[in-house]
Amino acid sequence: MSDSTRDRIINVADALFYQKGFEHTSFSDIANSVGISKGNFYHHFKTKDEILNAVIDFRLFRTRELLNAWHTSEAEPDKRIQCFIKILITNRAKIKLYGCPVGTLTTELGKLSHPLLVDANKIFTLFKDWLASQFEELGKCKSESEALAMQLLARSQGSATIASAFGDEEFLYEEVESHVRWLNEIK
Amino acid sequence: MSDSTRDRIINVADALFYQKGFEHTSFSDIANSVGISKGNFYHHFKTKDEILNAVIDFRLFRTRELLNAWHTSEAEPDKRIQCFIKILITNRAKIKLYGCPVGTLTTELGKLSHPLLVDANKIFTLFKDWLASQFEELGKCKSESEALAMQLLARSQGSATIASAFGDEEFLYEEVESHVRWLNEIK
DNA sequence: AAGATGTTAGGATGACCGTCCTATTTTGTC
DNA sequence: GACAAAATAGGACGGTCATCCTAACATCTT
Repeated sequence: MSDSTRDRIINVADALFYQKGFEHTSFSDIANSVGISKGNFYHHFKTKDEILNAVIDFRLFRTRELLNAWHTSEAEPDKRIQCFIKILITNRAKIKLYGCPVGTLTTELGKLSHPLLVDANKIFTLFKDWLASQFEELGKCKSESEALAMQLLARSQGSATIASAFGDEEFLYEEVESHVRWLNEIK
Repeated sequence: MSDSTRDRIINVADALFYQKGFEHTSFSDIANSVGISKGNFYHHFKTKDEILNAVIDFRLFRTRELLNAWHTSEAEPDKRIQCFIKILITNRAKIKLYGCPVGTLTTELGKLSHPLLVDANKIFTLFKDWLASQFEELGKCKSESEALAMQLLARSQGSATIASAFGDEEFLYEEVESHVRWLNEIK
């Protein structure tokens, strides 16, 4: 991502939406954090939904890149699934503070009945479909692969929520161990 | 709970905080929904934090009642744990729409850096300690019981979040089945 | 019945927010 | 270098919100 003003806005908004939530983040918050005026901000994004839309697109892009990276760095599907499981550890510090960026955004947009909820959910679907395809490569049938992908998504979500609620980073390590054991049992 | 104005306010606020989130619910929202004036509302609760505090206390009270009910209706600790597991089914319709009331509130208050986050987390602790004591009755040592309680909390949280994100009520049934199987394996 | 206390209504206030507008500066093009 | 286009600044606007105030009404006590 370049350092154009537009991209800097998206980067800052991405972080603030994660840390403070979408509704609790104001235009001024973002503009101040980027170091630009409100007028300049408005030149790039006319409405709050526009910036939210850009952030979601950015997250979708980053997620695809992440999945591609795992796909090329790991040859075996179970190793790839382990990459997913271990993001809880990679991002443990932020998860402890702010929970899972995907889960917390979709939950908030759901309560706001926000029209862009549909798009935010695409990030979940991206992970789900990718996980399902890995389980298929492991030899599972299509329907079971779907179910296993949903299960693993749910487990990761729960680990993040509870680690955040109890401010317990260590819990994430225990959960990752448990998820890896689960993976080894079913494969 | 009686039908005094104060109690009616708490009931409505409880529901609205769950459905729309704390920040997205205004004084007017609550007053209108109860059918009283803003001035009347103010007579009972001076600040938004005061009503949030009352709602949290109410939820703590209701949670204690729920746990006591399970304690008296079920003689065996594993049956009691099953009661906890099955709230996902009991509340499936609302969970699909709004997620878990405990998890979504603590997540939101966390992002707001709200001083009452500490109190909201007590609801989680209530469930955790109660679950841990049930696992102890099952014969587990104290530290393992704590760990199992956290695991089960996390699993339930994850199931609720994913069911809500995908609008998938059926998923809750599959998850409850899976959690019950897990319980039977470890006991 | 009368005064005191609790309850309700409805509007005022000041702050903040999303949005919009205008003027100025910078950048790019020929 | 001149001109168009893009970028930036800063403030205006209408709305909503939490909070507060005052007055009217109801209930209770004696």
